[in-house]
Amino acid sequence: MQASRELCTFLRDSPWGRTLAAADLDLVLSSAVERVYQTGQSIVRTGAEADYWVGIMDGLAVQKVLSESGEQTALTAASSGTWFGEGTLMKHGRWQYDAVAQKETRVALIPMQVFQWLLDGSLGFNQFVARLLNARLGHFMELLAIGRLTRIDARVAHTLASLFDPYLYPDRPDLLPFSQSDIGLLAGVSRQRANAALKQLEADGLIETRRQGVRVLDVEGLRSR
DNA sequence: ACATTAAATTCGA
DNA sequence: TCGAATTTAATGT
Repeated sequence: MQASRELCTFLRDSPWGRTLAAADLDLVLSSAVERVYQTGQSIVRTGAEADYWVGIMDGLAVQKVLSESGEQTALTAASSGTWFGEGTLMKHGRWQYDAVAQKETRVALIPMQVFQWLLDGSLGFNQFVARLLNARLGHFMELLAIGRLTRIDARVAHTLASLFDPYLYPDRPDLLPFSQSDIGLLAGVSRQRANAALKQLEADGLIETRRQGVRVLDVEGLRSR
């Protein structure tokens, strides 16, 4: 099946796509699949074999883990331009989390064999993946540090700032489309407490809250909380 | 936990 | 197809 025009453009203009040799790019374009998920649908499921590398074309997905008692917590989010799954693919493993669409989300899927082929043969692709892994490592180290902050406002502030990492979220929208309960999930605090923290951060001029969204005005201000 | 308000959906013209 | 009415979801306290 031939990829749609939009999908081709997305792949060709992606930071790694533009480094590829013509033959490799052709392989990517002819093997990539585009898929649309509705709100609440899972793009990947815990325990399933990972056989695709996933890029968000449009929309938003949150990566969640479920505890045995059925409680869930969100690890991180992926918005348009974000690629994920490389770690699991390189291990030939199973997904360790669910990636759930938070709104209608369009994704590009690169088959594992093609991912592997690029990893084996393309320097540019390797450089992209190395940087991505490094950015993610930094991201999770930051999350670990955030988890140890006792002040709830600071936790929420850092969580919001982490969603603004330019490498992990290339096309970060200025309005993060998260409800207050989503932010609670991501920051590991209750919805009520997230509400109070957001009000405080807004009063300090660091963010602007909307229904269903938060606009970040001062990332550095959030980080220095 | 409850009251309020905004958004989404249904229904009647 | 428009807008009022009703339901549902997010927010504020």
